Amino acid sequence: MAAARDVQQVLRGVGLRVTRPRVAVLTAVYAHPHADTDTIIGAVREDIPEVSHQAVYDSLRVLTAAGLVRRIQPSGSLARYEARVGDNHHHVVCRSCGVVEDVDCAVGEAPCLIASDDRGYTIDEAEVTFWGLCSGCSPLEVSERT
Amino acid sequence: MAAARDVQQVLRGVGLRVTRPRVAVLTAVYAHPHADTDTIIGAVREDIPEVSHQAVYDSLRVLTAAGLVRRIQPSGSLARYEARVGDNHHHVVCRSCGVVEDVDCAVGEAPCLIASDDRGYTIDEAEVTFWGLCSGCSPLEVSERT
DNA sequence: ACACAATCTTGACTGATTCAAGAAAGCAGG
DNA sequence: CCTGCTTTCTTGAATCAGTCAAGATTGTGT
Repeated sequence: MAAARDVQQVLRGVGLRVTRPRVAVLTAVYAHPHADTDTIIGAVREDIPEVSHQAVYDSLRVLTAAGLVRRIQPSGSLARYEARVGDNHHHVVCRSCGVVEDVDCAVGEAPCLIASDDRGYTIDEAEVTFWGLCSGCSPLEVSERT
Repeated sequence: MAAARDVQQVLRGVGLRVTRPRVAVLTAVYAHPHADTDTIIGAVREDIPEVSHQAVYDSLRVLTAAGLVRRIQPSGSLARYEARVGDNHHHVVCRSCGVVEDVDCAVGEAPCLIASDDRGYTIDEAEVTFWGLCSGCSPLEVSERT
């Protein structure tokens, strides 16, 4: 947790100014993978109680643009952020409780970046989301909600 | 385009009442794959000028629940709907113009339903989105926006 | 054709995210 | 270390897709 220094290095490394909100936001994203914006705002406010939500939104946008965090937004959910970038992993989302977890690429390393027919697109990312029920929400037997 | 009859059959087939809005909405989704809700409302109003947006939202929800249409929502975009369901195809989204197109599953038939480690989840769907630039937006050379 | 239940209309509301203007803070040069 | 310019943050309002609710209308089985 002596990461404050590291976080500053990381920010400078991508050419961003080091500000208290940015450090706190990036730290919060590291500490709370898959957290939605509200959770991140809450976490940041434990460090800097009077940050504006605007500063958090702005920091998240900047960090996303810089490639330090990734924004994921499963259908019907709020935007969530994670700091694990560049390793092409994917997500499982529980339809019931909304929890998001990481899963490694099913196919291996890069193959899932390739569509069978790219239709002339220059593809730079493949985003895979598995939908289902987590072990906690999954009933022992498949039953409708009665 | 003599599909009005067929659409009615389809609706009845899944146990839904046949209403003008539903027929129009389903027809619109067939006619405009990947259209957002506003576009669908517009298309429906060519048939029934005075439909409420509420009826369209409601129809879309019901049709989605019945499995007749699929809702897709790429990060940062509005909800879009398509009528091609059950064949496990995926999408390419252009980061520049936002266009969505279908691509067949890169891996084959069902394999992409399987994560390398399912973490105890009961997975029922795998959603794959390829991000990139379409041929129209793709510059001949990779250049930053100056 | 009737009656019940589902569906649609109207209109207000929510809540995440964005916009805008001015104040404050970070960074580079002296 | 201090100055000045630029970026970033604060405050407060606005936007906009989507939802909620109450009452009117329509679809379906009998």
